Amino acid sequence: MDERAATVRFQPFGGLGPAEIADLKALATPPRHLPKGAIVRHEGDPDPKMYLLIDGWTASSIAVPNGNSQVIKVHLAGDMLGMPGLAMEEAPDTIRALTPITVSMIDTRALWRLFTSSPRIAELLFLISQEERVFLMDRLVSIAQTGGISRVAAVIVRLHRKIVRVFPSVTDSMEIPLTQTDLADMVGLTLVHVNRTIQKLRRDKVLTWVHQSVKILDFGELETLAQLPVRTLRAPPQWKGTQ
Amino acid sequence: MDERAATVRFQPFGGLGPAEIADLKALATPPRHLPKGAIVRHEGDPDPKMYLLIDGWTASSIAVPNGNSQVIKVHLAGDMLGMPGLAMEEAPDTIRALTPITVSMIDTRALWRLFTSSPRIAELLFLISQEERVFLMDRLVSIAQTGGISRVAAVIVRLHRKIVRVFPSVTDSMEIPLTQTDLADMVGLTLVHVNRTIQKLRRDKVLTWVHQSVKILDFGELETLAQLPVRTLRAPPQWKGTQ
DNA sequence: CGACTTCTTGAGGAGACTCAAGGGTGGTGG
DNA sequence: CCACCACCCTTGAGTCTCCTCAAGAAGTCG
Repeated sequence: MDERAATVRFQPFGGLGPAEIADLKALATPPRHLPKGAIVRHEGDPDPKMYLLIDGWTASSIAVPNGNSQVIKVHLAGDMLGMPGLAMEEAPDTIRALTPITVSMIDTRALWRLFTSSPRIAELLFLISQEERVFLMDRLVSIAQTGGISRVAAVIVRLHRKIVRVFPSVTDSMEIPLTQTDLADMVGLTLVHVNRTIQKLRRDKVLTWVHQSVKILDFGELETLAQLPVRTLRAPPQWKGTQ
Repeated sequence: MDERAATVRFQPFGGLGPAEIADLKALATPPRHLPKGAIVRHEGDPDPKMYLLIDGWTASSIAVPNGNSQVIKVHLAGDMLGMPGLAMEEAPDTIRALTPITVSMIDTRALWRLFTSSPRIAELLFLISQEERVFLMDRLVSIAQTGGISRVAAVIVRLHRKIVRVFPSVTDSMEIPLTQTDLADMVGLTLVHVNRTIQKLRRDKVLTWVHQSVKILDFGELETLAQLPVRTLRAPPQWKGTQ
């Protein structure tokens, strides 16, 4: 699991060679295991680090003064956590384990050295960051410009695409370790309203959602509701044909 | 203007040396002048490039199938435009001139070479990208978790901070080349509702807003309404003390 | 001067929120 | 083994924010 998961995040851009993978793994601390509900690092913590999620699910979120909380993103095995915090003195978001997880920390100082020793990894991290920016832009659009049903549908569609990328055997059913409270914090609605929204999706035979098991019944309708734009990733020029 | 503006964007992280600035400018095409309302590049255009905004204001936005439009970000002199698109086959956003502007394009192929020749610039671009991710995260929180007044207040506060960074002489009055329609597209409300929100801010003596000239009357109240988190930027370790 | 864009105001309606309460499930301790 | 607690899901009722439709006023450019 360890080996495969760590490389998944890079595959959209064509993958790394063995040398680069070795370089990257050399920076990572030994994997730690944390239980469900554990806080990897808390919003406001000084000198934030970057992490590699080796197994399990995490969520990163930002607390709002009024008591609310916004989930920024849900992470799966192979994702890099906490990158945005590298530009800040204090961690901007809280990272919480949604399931039991395995993570390793990446030494910041060594990461910077890597920009000199492995420009190819630097390019990759740069590109991943741009991809994440587009992801955030699309979430902004979804939340600012569409109603409750579309927002919830968009979350399901994106999670499904992401899960399929990591676990290709998944088809229409998936386990999602999110409570309705989490979902509400993802889409910017209240728990009560999210509950009613899900029930509408059930009534309309778009999906079933029991406990934490989601089954998509009507893919077409779900994608129509989600209103997500089509995005095609691009590799850096010099890689064209080398992979 | 040209010289100063191009370096502004880098200053939060300590600034570049003359050699790095020369490297970066060598990549840029000769500056082009475009009139107000011009489209620098359109959403969906293939092979998106990066641009350096030398003078004027631009806005990047994403169209929604239902006819709406979401403004992702407003740019000032010294900003880099279109970076997120580098990871995509097609441009994710439309970049439009809010005023007459001066821009130059940055050659993508040369940019990648720079990752090998000038790792320090690569680090800087990487860090700027992380900063932008945090910026987007904070916007997501504002729009998903706060009401109309707070969202509008947050836009004003952020614009003011940004303008002060570029034009330190600005105090409480500033020229903002945004229509109420633009503002509505930034905060995810309708034009009508934004209008009523601004009028409430006027009634409460928080600010005045005539034509495109904004004057902040009550900074404290505006910042309270905006509910923006405090963020402190951080420079990469090896720069500590070198600048 | 006319056409267009921008701002403003009114009235009615829908989506989302708040407050409130009840039921199911799993874990913990007596 | 059962009682209790914590967490999660569900439902009801009333309210308010924000939207839609509509139209008029004011400013701007050719």
